[in-house]
Amino acid sequence: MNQIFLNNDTVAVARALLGQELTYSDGHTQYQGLIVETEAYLGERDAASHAFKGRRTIRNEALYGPRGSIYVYTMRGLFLLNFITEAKNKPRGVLIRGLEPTAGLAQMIQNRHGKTGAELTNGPGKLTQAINLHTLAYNGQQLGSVPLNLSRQQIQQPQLIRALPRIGVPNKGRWTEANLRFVVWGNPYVSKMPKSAIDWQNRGWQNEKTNHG
DNA sequence: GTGATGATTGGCT
DNA sequence: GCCAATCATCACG
Repeated sequence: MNQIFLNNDTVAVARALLGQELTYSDGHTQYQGLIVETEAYLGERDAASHAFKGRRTIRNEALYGPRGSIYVYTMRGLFLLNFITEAKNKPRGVLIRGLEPTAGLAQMIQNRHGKTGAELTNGPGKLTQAINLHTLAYNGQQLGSVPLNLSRQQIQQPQLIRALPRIGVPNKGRWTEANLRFVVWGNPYVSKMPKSAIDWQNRGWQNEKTNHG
């Protein structure tokens, strides 16, 4: 299993995932992208979590799986991708909210019906559509035991990680306010990144080496 | 470029 | 029936 998940701390995992490369093959195209935005969901006590107050159903069962396993759920016909971050029966995880594409770009544009640039992958439902991940079959499986995986090493190092409130969590008091969303500051594939803050040169990474166009 | 709104699928009460 | 860890689109200015 990837070393990241040995942190035993959901927030630490959410931060450590930034700059990691996600890889997925749909059997036709190999898709890759750097993770630029994540959200932490802290289990039974977190009013925004699907496991709030210990709720456990067939639908969210994969949230109770072991660290490093996959939790996918649908919402309004979209698929949202999460990784489980702590021990079995501790329903905590990280939602992947933004990707900077590094492979499979042309097919992503097609999957997204001609959308380009940040609109390709700057949202949790958008990125799964871009990489053609539309199945619940990986639920409960370990990353790497299926065609979905993380690169072994950190590919890029963020210059600055900012912690901000999560998106789509209204009327939940301190859980609405909590800074549990983590972003690579300046990266254009982050939801609602102010245009004035976008770093067009390095996209928020240290020592940018490659140019993806 | 920001904010409001309608679309729309499936799970749960 | 209701509501959701969303998205696309359309008014603005």
